[in-house]
Amino acid sequence: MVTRFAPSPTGYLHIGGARTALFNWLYAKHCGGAFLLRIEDTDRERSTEAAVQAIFDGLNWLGLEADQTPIFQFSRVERHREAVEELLQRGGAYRDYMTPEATQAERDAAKAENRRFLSPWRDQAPGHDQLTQSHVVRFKGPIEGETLVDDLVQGEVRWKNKDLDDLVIQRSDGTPTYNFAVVVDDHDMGVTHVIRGDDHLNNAARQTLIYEALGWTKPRFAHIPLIHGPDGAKLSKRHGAQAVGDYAEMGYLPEAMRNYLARLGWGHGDDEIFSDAQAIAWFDIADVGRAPARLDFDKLAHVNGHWMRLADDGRLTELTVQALERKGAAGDRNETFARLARAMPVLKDRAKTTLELADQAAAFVLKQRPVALDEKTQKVLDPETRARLQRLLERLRLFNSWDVFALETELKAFAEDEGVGMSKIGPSLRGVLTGGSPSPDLAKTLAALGRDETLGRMGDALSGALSSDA
RNA sequence: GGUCCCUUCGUCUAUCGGUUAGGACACCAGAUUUUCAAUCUGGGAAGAGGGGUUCGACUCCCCUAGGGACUGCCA
Repeated sequence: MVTRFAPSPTGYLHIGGARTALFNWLYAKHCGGAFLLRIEDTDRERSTEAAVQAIFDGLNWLGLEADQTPIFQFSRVERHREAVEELLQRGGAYRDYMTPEATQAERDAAKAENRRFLSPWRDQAPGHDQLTQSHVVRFKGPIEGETLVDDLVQGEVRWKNKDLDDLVIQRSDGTPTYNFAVVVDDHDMGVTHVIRGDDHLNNAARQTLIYEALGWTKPRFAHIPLIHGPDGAKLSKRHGAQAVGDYAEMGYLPEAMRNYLARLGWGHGDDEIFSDAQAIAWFDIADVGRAPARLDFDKLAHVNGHWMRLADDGRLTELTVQALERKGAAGDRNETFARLARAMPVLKDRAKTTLELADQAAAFVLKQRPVALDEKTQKVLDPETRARLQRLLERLRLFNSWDVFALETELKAFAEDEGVGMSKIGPSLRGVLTGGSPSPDLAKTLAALGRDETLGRMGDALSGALSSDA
């Protein structure tokens, strides 16, 4: 059992392509088969080295590793020519000497008359003077009967053969076209299941005919619906993120991406959050839906939040530092890393992306002393409150168990000793610690900042050395 | 124009002829509360329309409407 992902390197790895790759990967793993990667670079004009790299990078980030060395389609042109020759000999193809202009004219005429495009060379041997002329090779498709594709997702789909034109399989420059190269490569690579976007459903009919003409065993086809943008329209630039690399930068985790993408067009009962192992155990291509799905960033964020809470703190810290660096807000890397690492256990529960983590961190953890206090905080710091915070500061200076639970108990004890509720302490304490920004529960905020920073920030505010928003 | 595909809450989906049509995200309300979140509880929310088939259709068939893909010497 062999599946493959076969993108053309003409741009970044599209989110739709990523899901196609994921489905191929999942199904191969599910069946204990192999997942292969083939770069379809026969269009020399549009294929680029950068795009090839972008595809590799995207797949690596998503964790969808191919089980064999990737194959570059262009490196196989000799084999493709050989196959064209074989088909020619079998009488399943013919050389077409029509000029591009004449071809276009015939195509237009056929379209206008609502009939099949036919080249006069289909049933005509070339004269001696033509043999050296530039020409293409066309597939000689049947005119009668129908072609059936028994698709794993779409079911049985039929075409009347008269509606299927004789497609070019080899260009005048000797290179193979997509529909032919795909058949040859899938056959040679032993691909048993072709899982791809349903924009290829029509091609499946043409490819089926080629398999039959060559006498080769056909793979099973599975055409999965395309992914649409949040507005239901085709995915486009205006939706912002299209490349999987964009999702990495937006702060999503690859495991969350796999989880979310798997749920787009596929489901397993009421299961929403599941591991790779579960996805592999449950995934069946036959359970994939036939309607296109829209991207829902809220749900992606929710799934991502779940996986973030399970993620390793060190890893999240590194990702957050990277996000800060992209914003140019990282400061000294070592110090930033150390501060974030201490705060991470507290921060990770509150964020849905590492980008949010970075924002929260910048909002209070990473602020430099002395922290500027906002108007609201300054207002709340009347003499009585200052005196109380001063007493708290004295008390915390003598307090050594700097963990969330102990701090919480200590704060409550302090409030009790003062004979006031937490509402008399909370706003001002938070204010001097964060400058007024929202932050986690007080004990957590103290723990996240650490002892020295907490005492330092309190001292700064109470010394009265600063009072403006500088 | 032609060929082909699609259509359950706002969104992702479950249902594979008999259910009060289930879950999740989002939304609303309540609980909690020192801020903002998170969390917990509850709530509103769906079978595109019309014909059939059947004792019985979201489920099967047909038509209509609305989306989409393809229609290249691109993939």
